[in-house]
This record gives sequence, C-alpha cells and structure tokens, in this order.
Amino acid sequence: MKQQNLAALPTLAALKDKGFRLTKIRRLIVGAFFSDTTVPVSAAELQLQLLASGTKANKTTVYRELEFLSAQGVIVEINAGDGRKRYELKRYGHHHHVLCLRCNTVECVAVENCALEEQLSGLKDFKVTGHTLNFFGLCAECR
Amino acid sequence: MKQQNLAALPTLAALKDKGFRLTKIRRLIVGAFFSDTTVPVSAAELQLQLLASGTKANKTTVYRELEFLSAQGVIVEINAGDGRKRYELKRYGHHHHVLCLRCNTVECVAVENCALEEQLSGLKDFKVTGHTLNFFGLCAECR
DNA sequence: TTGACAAATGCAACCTTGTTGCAATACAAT
DNA sequence: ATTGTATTGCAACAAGGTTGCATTTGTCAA
Ligand SMILES: [Mn+2]
Ligand SMILES: [Mn+2]
Ligand SMILES: [Zn+2]
Ligand SMILES: [Zn+2]
Repeated sequence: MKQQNLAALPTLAALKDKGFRLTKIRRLIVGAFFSDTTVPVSAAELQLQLLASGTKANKTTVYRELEFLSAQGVIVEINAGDGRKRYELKRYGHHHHVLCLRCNTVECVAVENCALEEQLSGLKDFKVTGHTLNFFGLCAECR
Repeated sequence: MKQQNLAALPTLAALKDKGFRLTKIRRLIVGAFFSDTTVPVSAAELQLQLLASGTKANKTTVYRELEFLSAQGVIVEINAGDGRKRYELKRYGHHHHVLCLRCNTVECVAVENCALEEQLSGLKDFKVTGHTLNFFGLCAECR
C-alpha cells in the first residue's frame, strides 16, 4: 500500500530522465495532481493536503515545486480571478472554468471546439497566444 | 481652462444629489475616467496620474475612491489575470479584454452579442451570473 | 558502501497589492 | 461663520507570493 497514484509514475520517470530528483515532496505533489480530485488546487491547499497526509512542506518549497512542474509542462496555472493561483494537470485539453463567488470553488468546464480566438476581430497588431474564459456565480451548495 | 472633462459633470452632479461630496480628488478621478484614454487603469497608475497633474493622493484614498465609484456604478473592476485590478467607466457595454504579457497593457475588445453564458452546458446546479474572457499575447509594440 | 556534487529544502526576510482603525481635515448646508 | 459628517492621511496590518543563503538530501560513480 505504499505506492498509490500509479498514473503519476511515467511523469516522475520522465522528470528523472531529465536529471531532476524524485524527492519525497515531489512524488507526493505529482501524486496529488494525479489523484481522484480533478479540482484545481492552490498552493496553500496543496500544502494542507500534504500536511494531512503526514508530510510537512515549507511554503516556499510548495511554491517552487508548482513553478517547477509548470515549467516542465506537468501542470498548468489557472487564474480564476480571485487573488490566488490554482494548478491542475496539463493533460486535460483546453477548457474553461467556473468560480463560485461565495466559497471560491473552481470547477472545470469542458468545451468541444473552442474558436474564441478566431472570432476575435479588431486587433490589428496584437498577436493573441491564448485566452481564459471564467464564468462566475453560485455553486450548488451556495445558491 | 479650469474645468475640463465636461462629460464627467453629470456623473458628479448625480453623486452630489445622493449626498456625497465633490472633493478635489473625486473630481480628478472621475475626470480621469472620462478623459481621452479609454484604457483600463490600476490604482497605482491612477495615483501616478493624479501626481503628474499636481495632486498628491494617499494610496488608501485611491483604493477607497475606486471602491466607492464601483459601488456607485460609475466604474467597473476588471481582472486581467495579472496580479492587479483595473477599472474603467461602466458606460461601455459588455466586452472582453486583451492583455499584453510583456508590458501588461490591457485593451478592450468589443463584442457584438455575447452568448457565452447561454452556450454553457453541463453545470446542473450552478447559477452563472457573469463571465470574463481575457485574451493574452503581445501588443504591437512588444511583439 | 561510501563520498561527492548538485538539486532541493527550510528559514527569515522581503515584496506587492490591497485593507483597516482612527484621528485630522474639508465639504456643504445652514 | 458654524457645524455635522463625509472624506482623507497615516500607520499598521494581511494575504499571496518571492528571494538569498545556509543546510539537507537524492543520485551516481568509485
Ligand atoms: Mn481546469
Ligand atoms: Mn474594458
Ligand atoms: Zn460555492
Ligand atoms: Zn505590450
């Protein structure tokens, strides 16, 4: 019962191949992103999850690991508009997000084929490289 | 040549009718929002504009005035995803924004009839009350 | 196994954006 | 001019995040 989150293993192996180390915290964080919850998670939430599972990680370490995993393309940063960044596995394709204004929960919203950037007009000299579409309102529990 | 930004006057008169005072800083800030630049502005930028035009306003005052004008429906808050809020006159209808990732300039993007919220599906118990669509990339000067 | 070296970590101090309590000031009605 | 209160300034605070640097730990080669 030691090694859960089997899906995380290829990712960890790839990181090791690139010369990075597989530390306890790194394994746990990657494992957390691969675990059941598909909800985007913030640095503080992640730190708490680690603590709950018995590992005390410094705030700086968590931030640095999130930055690292983003740079390595393992996770992506999500800015839902409230004051904190969240992260989720990059494997999910392009999609949008919904934020509850009361409990600040973020949900992912699938999107078939998003053509928002093509529909954009009136920007003569602006090179668009991406977009974020955030809906907000009240979730089931909060409405 | 004392009173510029004539378009700001009805707004100021309406505020006065509601019992609020027309202080120097309030006049200047409302005037700034009505002046030529239609680019969304942050608290710090606004404070600098005031300073450049000869009026020193405290940081707290600027934040409180932006909050006040938002509450009064004169301006709206914009969250472009970088770490700072911006504000613009509420008179422009619903539209979206473009953020330059290098110089952090924000531009407004008109939108004919935005049906993004109607097209949203798969959220059984979530009551959507609004959305923000931010494009990002490189502006003319930065690309 | 054991060293050695670099990657990763912890800590404290710092930064930015924004907020709060409270005393002092300045509108505007009288 | 006087007065009541909206507004302001100041200092202190708070959340989220970053940085420098000394210490620890993962990895690999001997
Ligand atoms: Mn998502
Ligand atoms: Mn705008
Ligand atoms: Zn909620
Ligand atoms: Zn730019």
